[in-house]
Amino acid sequence: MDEGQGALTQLRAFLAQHDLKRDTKLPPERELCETLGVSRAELRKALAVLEQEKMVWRHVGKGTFIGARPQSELAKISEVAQHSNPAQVMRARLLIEPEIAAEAALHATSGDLLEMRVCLERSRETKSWRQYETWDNRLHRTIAEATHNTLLVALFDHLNAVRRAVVWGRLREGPSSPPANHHSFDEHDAIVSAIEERDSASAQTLMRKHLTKVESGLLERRDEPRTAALR
Amino acid sequence: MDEGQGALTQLRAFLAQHDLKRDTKLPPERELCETLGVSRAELRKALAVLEQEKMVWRHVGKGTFIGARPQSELAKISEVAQHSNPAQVMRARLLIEPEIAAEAALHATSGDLLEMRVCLERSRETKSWRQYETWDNRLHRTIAEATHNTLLVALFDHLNAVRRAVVWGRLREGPSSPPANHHSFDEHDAIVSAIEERDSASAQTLMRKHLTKVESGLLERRDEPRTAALR
DNA sequence: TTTGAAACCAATTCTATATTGGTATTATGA
DNA sequence: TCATAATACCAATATAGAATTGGTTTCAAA
Repeated sequence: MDEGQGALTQLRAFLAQHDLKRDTKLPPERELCETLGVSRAELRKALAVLEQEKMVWRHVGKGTFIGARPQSELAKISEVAQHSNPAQVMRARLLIEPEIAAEAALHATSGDLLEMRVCLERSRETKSWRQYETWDNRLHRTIAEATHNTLLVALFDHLNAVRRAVVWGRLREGPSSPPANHHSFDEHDAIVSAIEERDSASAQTLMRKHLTKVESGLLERRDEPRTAALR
Repeated sequence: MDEGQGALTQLRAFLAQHDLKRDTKLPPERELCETLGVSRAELRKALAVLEQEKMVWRHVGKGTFIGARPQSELAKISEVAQHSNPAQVMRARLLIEPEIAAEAALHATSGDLLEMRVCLERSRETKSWRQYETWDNRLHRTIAEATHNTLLVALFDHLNAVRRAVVWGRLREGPSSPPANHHSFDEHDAIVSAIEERDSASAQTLMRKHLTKVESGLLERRDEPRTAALR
């Protein structure tokens, strides 16, 4: 009879026989076409149909598997960055980091506090924006680590990686260093103090205010050329 | 003189001589200790100091590198999952998802709302926990998409991937389906309604309550064998 | 012209070996 | 006797090469 559809029906029967558990790897094409007694070209046509129906998925070097193709791997940083803008990144920080600060206040150890204090000192001593941002970064990450929640740290790193990708090449310029009365200094101090006092609510609020101020600083600088920095 | 510090000073000199570009791989310990004419134990003590100072970082099988350990290399899901437990994952959800819900209330389009309603309907019609969780997942992701912030969606996906990795193999069993009066149904309805009414604060609060209830459900099931599920 | 068999391609996996930081054990020397 | 160096061993990683596998081309036969 219908020779053209023969391979397809045989293949469907084959799949019905074997347990159709998802992610099951079925035999390589070269075997399967012999088993079913059809040519490889014909088998591949049938497989193409099943793939269209999302009954199976294939990949070179891996094989053919039952079920829908596993959802795309974790979107890559650069890809996310390309579909984001500084405002969105800032918004995400504003939602996430205050929560992290609040959680840090609940779980920070004396060791965490010590490291935060070191970051505060170092950031005040820096002689360039470049150095300042290094210590600022480390402070924020130490706060994340102070949650003692691996997942939260991972999410913070993800957020941070995207942020850096978005503002890539927008670093502050010139040999100038942060002025001694830079608003971030006192704000950082206040945040760390709140964490030290286990004042979760204050840590959250202070972090939110800090980021808001950073954001407004960004907007003010919008007109100045090549001076934007997200912090 | 101070033999104990000899290796350390020599090592610092070695680093000073060679270009101190970040991520430069320096010779393996077995070579380096011969070059510097010190024992490997002594060299390792010196390297430990430098690592403490975050001047270098080391890893078995890779080598020793100059600079701070790259926290990037976006920690792999499985790795994060291995260092997390269900309680930590739940905690992270409790901090992040309510914020996302609040943001969704500010930016959701009618299209987003429509898709949420579809998820609500489908989840009520499911005939197995497996199916229910599929639609529940989709609802939560739709809420994340409704923020129209690519970064937030990426963070949500990250969180979700880790969650699934942690509860791997803990899926609910049996052919039983969610009871019609399952608390999540009404809670989901309320959340979507709040988003629809652009009530950001309510969306946030309702999501927090929802997740809290899910968490308590988890704890209740703790004693029952093989029935834990994070939702 | 179509069909099927074979060859070829590129992505992936598999296998075995070599490196490398970390650790335990043994030998050496003061 | 004890600290230190030398050695051996371990587990994680890297590396190289062969084998596997889906995708594509070639070519001969019907």
